[in-house]
Amino acid sequence: MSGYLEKLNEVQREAVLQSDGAVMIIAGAGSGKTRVLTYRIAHLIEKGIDPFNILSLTFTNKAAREMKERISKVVGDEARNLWMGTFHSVFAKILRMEADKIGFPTNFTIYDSDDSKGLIRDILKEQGLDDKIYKPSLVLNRISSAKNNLFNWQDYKENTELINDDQLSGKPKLALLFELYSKRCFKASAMDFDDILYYTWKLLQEHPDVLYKYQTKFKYVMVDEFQDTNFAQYIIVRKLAAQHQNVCVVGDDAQSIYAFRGANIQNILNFEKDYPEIKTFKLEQNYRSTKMIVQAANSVILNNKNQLKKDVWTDNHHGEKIKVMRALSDNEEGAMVASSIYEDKMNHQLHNKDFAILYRTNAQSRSMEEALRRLNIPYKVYGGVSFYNRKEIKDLLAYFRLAINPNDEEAVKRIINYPARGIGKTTLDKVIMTAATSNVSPWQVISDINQFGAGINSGIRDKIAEFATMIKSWQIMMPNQSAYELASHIASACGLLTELYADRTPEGISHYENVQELLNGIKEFSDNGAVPLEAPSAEQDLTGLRTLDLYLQDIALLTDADNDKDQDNNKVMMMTIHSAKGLEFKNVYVVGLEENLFPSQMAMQSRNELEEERRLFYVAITRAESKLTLSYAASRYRWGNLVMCEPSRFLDEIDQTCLDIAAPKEAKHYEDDDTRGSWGSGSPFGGANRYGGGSQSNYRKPAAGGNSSRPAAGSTYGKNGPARPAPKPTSSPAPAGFKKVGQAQPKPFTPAADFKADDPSLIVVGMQVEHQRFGNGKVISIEGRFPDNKAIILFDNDGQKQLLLKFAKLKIVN
DNA sequence: GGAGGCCTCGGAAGG
DNA sequence: CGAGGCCTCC
Repeated sequence: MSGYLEKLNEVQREAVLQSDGAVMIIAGAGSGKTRVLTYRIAHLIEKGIDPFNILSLTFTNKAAREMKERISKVVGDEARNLWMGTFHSVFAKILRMEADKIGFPTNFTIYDSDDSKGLIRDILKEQGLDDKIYKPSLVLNRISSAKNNLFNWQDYKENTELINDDQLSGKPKLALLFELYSKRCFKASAMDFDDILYYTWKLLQEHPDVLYKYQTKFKYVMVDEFQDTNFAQYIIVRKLAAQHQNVCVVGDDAQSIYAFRGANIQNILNFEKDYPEIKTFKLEQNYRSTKMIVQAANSVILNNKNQLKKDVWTDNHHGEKIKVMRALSDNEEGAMVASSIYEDKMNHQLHNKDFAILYRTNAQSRSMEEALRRLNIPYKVYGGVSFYNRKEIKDLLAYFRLAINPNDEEAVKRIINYPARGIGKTTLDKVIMTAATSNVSPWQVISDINQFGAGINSGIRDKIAEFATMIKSWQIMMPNQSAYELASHIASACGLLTELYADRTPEGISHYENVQELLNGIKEFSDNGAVPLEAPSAEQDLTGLRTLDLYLQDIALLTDADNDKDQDNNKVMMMTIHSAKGLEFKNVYVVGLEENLFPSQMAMQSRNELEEERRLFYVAITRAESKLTLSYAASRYRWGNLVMCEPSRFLDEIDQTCLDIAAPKEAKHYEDDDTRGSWGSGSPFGGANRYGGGSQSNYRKPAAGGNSSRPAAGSTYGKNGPARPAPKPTSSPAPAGFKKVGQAQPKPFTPAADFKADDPSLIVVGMQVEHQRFGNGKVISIEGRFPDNKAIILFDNDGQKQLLLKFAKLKIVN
């Protein structure tokens, strides 16, 4: 591993070699941050530090995994012993080991935000509170902010500022809800995501022996993406590092885009105060982008008042100017982006994966997808419904959860009557009420239903008893069966597989297949004994069984990004700017640069929020290596209404010498637009049509000062302004002229396959079509609406099939 | 207990 | 517009 120091520039090298004491690395976009972190850890290990004594915290599993891989490449197998993972996974690991000290069982459940909201809904009902005033998401936000500032429900109740705040906002019961919620979670042996942080802090705070143990263990502590930490995370890091004081944080204030969920940039400033001896390194040389792109990014971020001084520069090529494209509509914007990608691919021998389309909101992907499909350009949309968020997956996981921790109330509610077994809503309500009045968990009522009675007639009591027996039998099997054996047994025994198999619609089949996919993943886990990412642990050394409870612990903190099974990665990448953070692409399109969209309408309330949007734009720009294109539309559909848009202020903020605005092709569109004066009133982009203007008057300032101050996320906003005019153009908003460009393109771009599917939207009833597997057939009927429409097709050999058009890959024969 | 109609509301997203 | 929660009706 020698020689790696030569791969670093001077500042990078200094940052790597400064292994002791408090270190802060401010890493500009594309400045080789990961390389520095990797070599820094490698350097520690080379110096003789035991990997078991190094803790490295990240925000995503993906980041942790990649870092660990890269370190392995430098230091080899030793990297396995690093404590490296997300805050939540590392802390959950510690909490399970020390669970008894805070009164939880080792097998506590981790509630996801759906579980949390479900519980809040129940509590609201029980308290007879209006869920329009106490919106579950708002209540949860409030509780979450409190915990992220290390307030438990008692602290909350005693804090006059918080209580007054709630009184004034007409929600005096929030403190009570916090209390009930916390107690219910505890009774269910469940923690939500914020509890993982809160209880870790509490554990370290109230148990000096435990604190001492981990302080001694973690001789070196590192935190990536430090600008994204919240108060609780910051305090825990400081506590853990208090003994050795070797703490290194890496971040970039210019890329802080998660303040809306509690991240606190102030942590960077506090850090300098807390560690007066701190050594700060600024990585300012950008290795990623052209001079043009770096210059543009710098000019944008200059508009922010709150930032650390930084001078990002690059030795890279000058590069081309940043192209700005204007479209009349969102559909046209998609078409322009798609054909621009098409041309670049042809002219510069680029691959699909060299392109990324970045947007502010997920909803913007639709027009892009349609346009790319039209040109047969393969793409992949990141985000959307995660695998683990699918109903059928959550249902099965709920059964697993119950087998591990039957007190898990949310899991009980989810599946006690799914598949149907005659235990209805009324019965469930009675069970939950009885549990509440007897101060036990619903499971305790269920498992002893004959004693509790709960006003339930004996027929249904038998059914409940049967359910309880089933769960108990799994508990007994748990330690003696592999995760896969037990999981597949449960999937059959609970009736879920039968239920799903019975549904032969395309959706039903995909539900069934998803469950099978989950079981496959569990098989893999059982067979390979996948090593937990975050830390070396006792279990992995046991040659014994990989049981289901271990599996569930492993996946409780995983997300969709960690379950990407798609092997074909040569596709145009489409994602929100948030999820693009940390990634880089040769050619980047940032679309939808319009006021009220980007910057978001909801961010216009305060300078802080606007500055966060601007940082988001900065992140978007700095994803590009060689070519950047920005686009906006003059109108777009939003929630079913056509709204007029004006160009984003961000376009004005970029150093205009970097921009290439008036492409000849667009000139025509400008003319077109001028002829459509009827769309707007007066000026082409008159403010009259801006959606959601109006009433922002009840924006409430966050409470001032103290740890208790929270981001404005918890504030109430007015509903949308006055009813918005929805001027419908008489014809399709996409000018016909442009469509021709798209249609004139040949369609040769399905890579290396003889079989070329046609655009599914072209398929109509009566057509002869060809399917790769089923052969020739005739379209009998089409139902549903694009893109979720299904066709019934009578195949010559295989008979009648119902196919979802977007998946079916049909070729039109005539 | 399930299907279907009504109402509401909408942002970005890590664990 | 469309997803999700809730209510009603069978």
